[in-house]
Amino acid sequence: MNIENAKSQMRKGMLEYCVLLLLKHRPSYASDIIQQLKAAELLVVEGTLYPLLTRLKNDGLLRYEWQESTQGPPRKYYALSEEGEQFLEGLDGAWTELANTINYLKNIHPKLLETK
Amino acid sequence: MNIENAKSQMRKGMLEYCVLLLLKHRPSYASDIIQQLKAAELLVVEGTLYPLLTRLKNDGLLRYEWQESTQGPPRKYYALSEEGEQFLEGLDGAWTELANTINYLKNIHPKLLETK
DNA sequence: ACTTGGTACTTTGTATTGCAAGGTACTAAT
DNA sequence: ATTAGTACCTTGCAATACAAAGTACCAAGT
Repeated sequence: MNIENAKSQMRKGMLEYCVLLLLKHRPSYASDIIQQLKAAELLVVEGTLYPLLTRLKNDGLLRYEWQESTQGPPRKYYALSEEGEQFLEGLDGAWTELANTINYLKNIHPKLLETK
Repeated sequence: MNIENAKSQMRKGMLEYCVLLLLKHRPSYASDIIQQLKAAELLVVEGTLYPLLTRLKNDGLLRYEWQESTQGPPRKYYALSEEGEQFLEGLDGAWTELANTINYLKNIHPKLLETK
């Protein structure tokens, strides 16, 4: 068991949330998203992101349009659909709940910890 | 796509962290853990928890001992091992990082949101 | 024209893990 | 003996992160 695997597991599900947050901010294409997430210290690879984007699109949460690039092949710019915005609000709620739960669990035993 | 599935995905990996947090607080047996997590608004079922506990034990992060119960069959009380405590510290770091990332992503576009 | 390098999108196979459902076993009360 | 309550365990399935390999477009150099 290593900590890297645990981190990877933690990212599961969060990635979807993070990508939607980014796209709410600004429509982007895959490689761009990867760069932005890296800037936020969240490492994602292509093999993870492309299937995720396709899934979100098939679920009606995203739409995309091709745009020419001045250098290189055209890019698929993804953006949130109406439904995607609503879904994101649901995820905001889920995130808040989860964060509250963890903070609660972290703080039920402060005295025991301070002795360390 | 429904929000329940998304929530479930968010819990992935977090569960491991939550269980270790609980066990650091106090050694517990499975049904007890489920009750405590329910109190923290995190719903977990047996089919999820038992394999998780077994895995953590096999990885050397937990140990357990049987204890008689005044009512019903004996209980398997799990507690953190030395290694488990170290691992938990690693998870604390991972959680903090992840929470920072999400908060960062949530706050890169406050102006756009306020117009809603 | 052809090759090379850069960028971008896609697919396949594998491992992990949450969960529903069903099963086993011990205890105590009827 | 039977039933109810508690506790532990296993099997099969679905979702998904990731590594790795593949496809395609474009521009610059030869």
